[in-house]
Amino acid sequence: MREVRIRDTLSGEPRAIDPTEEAGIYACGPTVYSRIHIGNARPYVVFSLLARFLRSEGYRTRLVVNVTDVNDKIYAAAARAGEPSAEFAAKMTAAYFEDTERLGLGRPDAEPLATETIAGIVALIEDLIASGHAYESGGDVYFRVRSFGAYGKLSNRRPEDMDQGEEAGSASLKENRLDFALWKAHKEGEDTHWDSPWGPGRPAWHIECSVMAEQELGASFAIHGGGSDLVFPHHENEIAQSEAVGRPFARIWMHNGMIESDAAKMSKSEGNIFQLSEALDRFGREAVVAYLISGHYRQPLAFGAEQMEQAVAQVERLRNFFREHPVREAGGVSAETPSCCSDETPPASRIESFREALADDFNTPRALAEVFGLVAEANREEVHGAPEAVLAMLEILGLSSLAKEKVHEGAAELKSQVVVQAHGEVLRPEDVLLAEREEARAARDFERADALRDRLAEMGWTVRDSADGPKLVPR
RNA sequence: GGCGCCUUGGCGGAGUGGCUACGCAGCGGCCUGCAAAGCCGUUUACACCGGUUCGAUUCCGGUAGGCGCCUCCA
Repeated sequence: MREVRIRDTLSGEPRAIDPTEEAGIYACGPTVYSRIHIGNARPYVVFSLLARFLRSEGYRTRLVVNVTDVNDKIYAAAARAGEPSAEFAAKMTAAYFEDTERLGLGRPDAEPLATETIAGIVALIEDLIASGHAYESGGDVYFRVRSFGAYGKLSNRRPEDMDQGEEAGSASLKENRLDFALWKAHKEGEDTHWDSPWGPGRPAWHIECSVMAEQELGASFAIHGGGSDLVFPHHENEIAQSEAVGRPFARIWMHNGMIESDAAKMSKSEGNIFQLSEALDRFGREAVVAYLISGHYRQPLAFGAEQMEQAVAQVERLRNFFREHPVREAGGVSAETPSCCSDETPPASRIESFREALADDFNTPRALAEVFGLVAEANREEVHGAPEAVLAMLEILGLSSLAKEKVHEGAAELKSQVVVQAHGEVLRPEDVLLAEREEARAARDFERADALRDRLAEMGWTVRDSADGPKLVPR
């Protein structure tokens, strides 16, 4: 187990994850008012892989990613769709599960819903009111920002410095314009609501995370994460809600940068979004994952057709490597070092550098460079244990499927369509064509051989001639 | 206006006080019947101006430009 350091937003410094305690990670998930885009997928991938890495290092790890399924935007979107909001939210939650499932990184250990946390939310608000940090006003409940001296510590801003512009609405129920809502009274047209000590209503935005994090991970936990756009006000307010009543909160704050499209943050309001499901359809899960880890998690990452094509090519290079260098030993996440090799061998030192890069503020591009470094080395000349080592590294990055030949989409169909019997053997049509091409090549009838290769290409196969004979590779 | 981040070769993107990141693309070559894959080579990368230093892309100061948050947002 090595020391894993993460840059903490609050202190601005790298902080080691305490190996003696459970590494509880709470990452803010989506508000489900539409299907998620690539930008929303970044934290999902980053925190899933971080959890995977920590486990492989021997940390006791628990990853929690919430779903916020009650919110103003959900009411609005449901109304537009002409559906009850609860039904709409459930549908969008299912779509979110489905989309992220396709990333092939498994599920978080817990995925709590805001709507199933109402009791805890009400209890926390009651505590806040009892301790003077919150107040009821016209059925709403607000957090009294001035009662919490540390307010602003995460986003490094002082309440008095904050924009003094006037509120949009005239009749505010707040004591102070900086105060934020914990509970909102039921309004006309909001069809999902709960009873509370302050009348019917529903939780405001930030409170659910304070409660879900504590319910799932306890009062103090290792890492609280999310997109950098959540630093203020979301995470700042979470700190206020939890710490005002003396509940210690996250020890490390970890924020990922934004995906940028056309040099601007990808966001639903900008309209420059690219849906995750579409990216998965078009480029495949490996390319999407490879793309998302191609930059350091804290930096913004450019998105575009060219970037995705690069990721596709990158992933194809890894597939080609495994085609030429099949894995012999069973590898796995826990494979520290392939048993075959001493510490000084290239595979072992690559794995070491790879893990060191991830331990150093989860530097995935540096880790990826180690993978490609070993691939290039082993492509040059046979390196004992290289395929196993590459696989072990890719396992941690969620890309181990690259070691297996991708299932050719047309193959199953073709197979069922035509089965050719030859010498009692069952041959696939493409195998027959390939054999015919070999005959043509032997007869130096290259025109015919090339025609057969074209035919195979139409069927979705690339032919690769090698010293061991021709190979069929799915395109 | 406040707070923070960034500016690296055609593109994406790491990193370092003096040593090839890595990937993609281009060009030339090897291999090949031709391809594909792979390999080798290749286009003197660090926004600009000062300073510190034996030496700065890498530290300090400034200039210009870009981005994020300050309102919903991963």
